[in-house]
Amino acid sequence: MLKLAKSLALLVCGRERLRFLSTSAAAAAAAAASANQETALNPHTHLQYPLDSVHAQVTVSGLLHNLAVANKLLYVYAQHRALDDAYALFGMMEERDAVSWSIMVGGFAKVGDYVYCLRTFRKLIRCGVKLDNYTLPIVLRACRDRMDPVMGRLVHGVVLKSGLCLDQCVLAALISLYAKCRVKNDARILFDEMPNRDLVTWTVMINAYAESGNAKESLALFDLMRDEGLVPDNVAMVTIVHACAKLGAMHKARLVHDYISRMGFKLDVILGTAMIDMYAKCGSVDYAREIFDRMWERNVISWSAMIAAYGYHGQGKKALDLFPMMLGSRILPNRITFLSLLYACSHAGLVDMGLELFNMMWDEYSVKPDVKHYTCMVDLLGRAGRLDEAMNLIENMTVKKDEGLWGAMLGACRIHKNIDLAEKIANSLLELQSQNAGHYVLLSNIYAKAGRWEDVAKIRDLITERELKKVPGWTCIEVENKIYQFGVGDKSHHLSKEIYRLLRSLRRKMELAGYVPDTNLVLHDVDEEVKLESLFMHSEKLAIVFGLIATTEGTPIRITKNLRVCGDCHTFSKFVSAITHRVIIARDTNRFHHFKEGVCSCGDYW
DNA sequence: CTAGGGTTAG
Repeated sequence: MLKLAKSLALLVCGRERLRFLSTSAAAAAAAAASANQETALNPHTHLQYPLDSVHAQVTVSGLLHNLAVANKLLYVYAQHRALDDAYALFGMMEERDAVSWSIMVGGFAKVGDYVYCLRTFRKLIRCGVKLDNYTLPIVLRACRDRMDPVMGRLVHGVVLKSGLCLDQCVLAALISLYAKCRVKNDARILFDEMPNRDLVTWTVMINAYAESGNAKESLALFDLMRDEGLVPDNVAMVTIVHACAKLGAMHKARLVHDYISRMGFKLDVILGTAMIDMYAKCGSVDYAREIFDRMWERNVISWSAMIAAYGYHGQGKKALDLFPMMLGSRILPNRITFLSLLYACSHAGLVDMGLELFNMMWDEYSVKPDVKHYTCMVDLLGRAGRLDEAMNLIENMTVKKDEGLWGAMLGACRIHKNIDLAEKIANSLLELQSQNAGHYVLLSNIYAKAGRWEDVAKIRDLITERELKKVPGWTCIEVENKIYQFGVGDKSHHLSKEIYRLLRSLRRKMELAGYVPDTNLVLHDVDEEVKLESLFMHSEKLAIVFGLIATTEGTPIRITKNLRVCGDCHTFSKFVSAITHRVIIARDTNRFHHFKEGVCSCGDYW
């Protein structure tokens, strides 16, 4: 290496030698950089000896006058995140072309310095450099990662005015930007107008649908893409696997897995991790674990995904067992790993283990707990009835408190019927201008129980004043490869009559067995009779009963998604599984419940 | 010489 650098300096800048030099200088620089990766990969250290020496030699021999050499060196600095050095070099260059600018813009984007990335782009325009299809994708991506559709649109406008003929890369970047920033229509219009869409463009669009909650459409688009003769690659498969995870449809998951095996896709870290997540979210931790065991390379994300999977399936012990194994394979935990571990503790009721981990994360792994970690702890302590400790934690924390944190505390108060504390908490929530109508309903019920009718009225006024609407709950269920969605009081299903008939008879049986309905979360401004009726129209109950009707004995009833789960439905599920001997696998927003013969594997822990 | 799509948590 040193030899090469020395020989560079010895060479005189003969015109005929320049071409040779530009490539060998580049090669030398690249070799130097890779020889010194430890330093090079740290964005905040300057590149030390080898690369600097190349730079010095190149400067001495006057080679920086050659644009191609300078650009190449610039690129090597940028690639290795040595932006200070790159910037210095950029400033020293006598001549800069579109490539030089592009490298700088890309360099800033690479280290995540979007402010400088965009600033450099603006300067580029002001300097009259002609826009090209290389710089634009970088800038658009920066806008996307900053979730800045306004800037993105601005850039889009500039591009249109420049009259540049956009290629696949720019269009894909634009679509990705609009899709991620929830301007989905614009994304779709661009997509539809594209003359020949390649794999990347399709992948972006498929991902856009999955991300915006329309996983069904995303899978349909995948089939359409294959109809057009495009062959998916690993990245495309990851998005499809991700879509299946979002959908929670086990049947689809199996099909996709089958396709992956048949086509011989390599189970790389990302695809493997996505598959772990997919199986876990489709209700089978065991399949998830199978994938996990088969992967030959695992990163923090893979481990965290597996830990989280055990966590929301209520198998806290198995989740915790993975932690030492992970450390054993020399993978360091991050904040999400700890979040998953704490969730696992919370879902399984492992209070002391949770406390231990919580203390450990900062002391031993320098991972600073944020609100989410605190929320987990509050949930964990709160459910266990240790309200004082939970409150203590809240009062002594230094990070900013948010709605979710108070919500967890309020939930704990509700479980343990601590009305005084609940009122205090609820007021903190109201001060935060909470948009969650559930909190208001809860507070109103607390007042109603205490007979404080004036306060009940006040809360109701507040709900109208702040224009809060209770988001209607809905539930998805998978039956024979199809996903059905039910809303509250849904009567649109063709088996509706039967569903309601069976529901009525189940309710009678439950009441005979001594069931007392839990109307706690229904607003107290309607009379008792109406409240009961509305309770028996909850989407979860409709979905489960539909599952009973539409599937055969032996197949599990799969609730793939459930928004705004209520405790009474939990009781209902247990009852149904007890008298029908059917397994109900239910997924609410962040946990699974396997009801078997009336027992719930997540414990009766909520 | 420089460019677009992918995994955990919320």
